[in-house]
Amino acid sequence: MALLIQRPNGTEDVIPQNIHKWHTIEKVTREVAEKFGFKEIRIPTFENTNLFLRSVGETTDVVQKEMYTVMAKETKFTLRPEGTAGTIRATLQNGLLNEPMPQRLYYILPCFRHERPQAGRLREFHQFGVEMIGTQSPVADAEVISLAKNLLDRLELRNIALYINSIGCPACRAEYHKALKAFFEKDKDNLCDTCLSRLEKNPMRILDCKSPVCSDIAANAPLIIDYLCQECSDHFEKLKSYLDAMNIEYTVNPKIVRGLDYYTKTVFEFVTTDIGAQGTVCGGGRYDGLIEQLGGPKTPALGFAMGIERLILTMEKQGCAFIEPKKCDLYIAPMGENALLKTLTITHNLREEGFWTEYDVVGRSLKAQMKYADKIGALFTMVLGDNEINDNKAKLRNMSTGEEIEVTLDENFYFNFSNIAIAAMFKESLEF
RNA sequence: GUGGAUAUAGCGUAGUUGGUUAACGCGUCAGUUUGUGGCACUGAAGAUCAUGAGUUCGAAUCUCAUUAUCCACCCCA
Repeated sequence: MALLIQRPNGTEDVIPQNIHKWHTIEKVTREVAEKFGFKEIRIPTFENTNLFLRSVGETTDVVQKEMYTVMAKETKFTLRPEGTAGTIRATLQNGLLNEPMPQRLYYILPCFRHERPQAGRLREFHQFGVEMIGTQSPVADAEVISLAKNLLDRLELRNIALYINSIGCPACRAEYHKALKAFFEKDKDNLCDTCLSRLEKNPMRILDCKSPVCSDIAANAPLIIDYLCQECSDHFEKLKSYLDAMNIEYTVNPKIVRGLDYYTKTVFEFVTTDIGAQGTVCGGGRYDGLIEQLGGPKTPALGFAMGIERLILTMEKQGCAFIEPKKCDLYIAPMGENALLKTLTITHNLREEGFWTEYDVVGRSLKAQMKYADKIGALFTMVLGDNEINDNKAKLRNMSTGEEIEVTLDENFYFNFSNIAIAAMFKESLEF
């Protein structure tokens, strides 16, 4: 269609037919997060650009070429490309570090990155994220990973592999960089162009390169795990033992290199192959230096983010169940003005009782009304005409069985209807 | 930012070597008389064939450009 103005590239509309999928994710994530003691935080959609420069890192792709930045009255603002930076900023600014430690925070929010859209990648996407602030213990790492795992299980997702790695602290990483550089220096002439530039800036990225030549060379590259200092190494070993104890399967993947600069020690990803090339459904890790870097006290922390659109894609692909959308409880078809007046009263009272109640607001024929009631999936219908008004009695029709039940249109109606509706729903779920 | 593919009613498609009012299914709305849905039948609304140029007597169909979408690279959720 030649619509005058279309939605921006890489954005999505969620129409009513699909909203229950989002409600499912939102409900389950909230429940799981709160079960683990996490509290929701809400932060602005845009932040001072410097926040992301300082946290995500000036050399990262996210900052260099993917941020939506505007200049407003001499200040640069950026639509958040991820949730951690703003969340940490908010904890510092609101003095949350003075609350009982560790702070456990979660959020569900839109993020923005200017990339070329593809399967599982949007310019506006939504993250469910979790941050645990104020603990350096490896149990915290295990706790956060198990939260993610718990959530994926609750959504009934399958075939999602957990990869973990440690990228060390600044001290051991510096050692490792030296060793890596020396290693790739030998094959300098064979590396692809991007990797050549990575050699100087961030040699760890070469490990991630998909080019067959580079990955061939990288196959024998030194591994960060062999360069970890005692503390980082102990941390990683303990994490593994805790994951074992919790029966969480994982694979140590020394090639996981997260693309945000703030990560230290533990990094992890949950990856599926079911939704195309962008299969990372959850990514996270520890960021022990970030809070200090943003001007706060030296405080260890960690977290992860999940891509909600990717979760939904995977659930659709795997045929996972979503929460059933609610149905209309009662549709009333009034015939004539008297009946309409009665309908208005009944509808009002039923809604007070919590029932989804509808009636004709178009002026359609009875038959058309019945069709409409059928289409919206109404559980019951009730026709009101002069006969019913005079007798003070009407028939409730169960739309799935066709069975009709006579009810009186007095004060008892609401109580009776509620019993009938509950009985019908109970019966239906039994049959199911 | 770089490739490749695609663009016909709300959705899914047909449209054969360019030839009169662009077709079909689903969906929407209305009807098939008397106060009742699901089935069936009938009818209606809904498309300047993504946009703009060009070739031609004539273009949804050929050419070019633009835009958008999809997939992949890259990167990440």
